[in-house]
Amino acid sequence: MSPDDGLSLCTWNVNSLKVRFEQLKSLLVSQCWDVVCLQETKMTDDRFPYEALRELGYQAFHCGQPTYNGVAVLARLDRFETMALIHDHLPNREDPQQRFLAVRLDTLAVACAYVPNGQTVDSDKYRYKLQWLDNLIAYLKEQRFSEQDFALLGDFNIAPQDCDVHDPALWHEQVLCSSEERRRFAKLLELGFSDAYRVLKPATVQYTWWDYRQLAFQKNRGLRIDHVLLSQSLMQKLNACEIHRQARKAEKASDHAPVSVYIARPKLHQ
DNA sequence: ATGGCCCGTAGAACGGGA
Repeated sequence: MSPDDGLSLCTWNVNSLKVRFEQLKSLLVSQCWDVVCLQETKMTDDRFPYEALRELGYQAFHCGQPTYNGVAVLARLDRFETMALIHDHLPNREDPQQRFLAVRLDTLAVACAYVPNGQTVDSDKYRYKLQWLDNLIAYLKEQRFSEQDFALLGDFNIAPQDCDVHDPALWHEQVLCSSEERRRFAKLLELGFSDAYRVLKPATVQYTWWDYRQLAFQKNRGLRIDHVLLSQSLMQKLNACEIHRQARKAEKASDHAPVSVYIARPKLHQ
C-alpha cells in the first residue's frame, strides 16, 4: 500500500520508552504509520526524544511524569499540515497521573488513553479505574467526538469479551475482565464508536498482551486489552486492523504488541 | 507452591504492571 492510499494509525504500550526507543525507531521506519499513540513512556517531558523523532519525520506531543504512566501522540510531518493539542488530561477530573492526550491533526481528532490497570477488583485502584473510565466516557460525549473523524487508541486494560481471554474461567470476574469494566467498554461503543479489530475479525482469537512470566507468550496465554475505537465516519473507510505479534518476540520486548488500523484517507484538507 | 518477569528508582529491595 503506498502512503497516498490511506491513513494508518497505531497504538503501543512501550513499557518504558527509554528501553524501547530503538524498537520504536525500527517500527516507524518499517511501518511508516501516520499516527502513533504510545503509553507507559515512564519519563518526564524533558527526556522525551522530540529531536530524534523529528529526524525520523515525526512531530509529537507528550505528557509524562517520573517512573509511571506517560502518553504520547506522534504524527508524520509530511502527512498533516497542522498538529494541535486538544487536551493533555481529562478536563473533568483532577489527576496527577498522566494517562490521556487528545490532539487534532488537520480535521482528524486522535485521543491516546492509558486506562488504569485496577490491580484487583477489591482495591482502591479498581475504583479509581472505574471512575477514570466514567470520566473518559463523559468527556468523549461532551466533545461530540462521535460526530467527527475521531480515533481513540490505547491500552484500555479491558478484555471486552471472553474470546479476548486465553482462559476465561481463570479470569472470570478478575480485573481486566470484570463485568463492571466490560460495561464501561460497552458504554464507549454505545457512544457511537466501534472496536475496529472485532468488527473486522468477529471470530478471530488474538491477543495484544502476554505476561512476562511463565512463558506466557510462548504458550500464547494472553489477553486482548489494547484497542482502536473509531467513529462511524472512519469505520466506513476502515480497511484493516493488525496486531503486530512479531514485536513481542524481540529481545527486550514490551509485554504489549502494537495494534494498527488502516483507513482510506479522509478529506483532511478542506 | 499464590510467585515466577520486567521496569524505574534505587544503589537494596520494592511498588507497579496485568
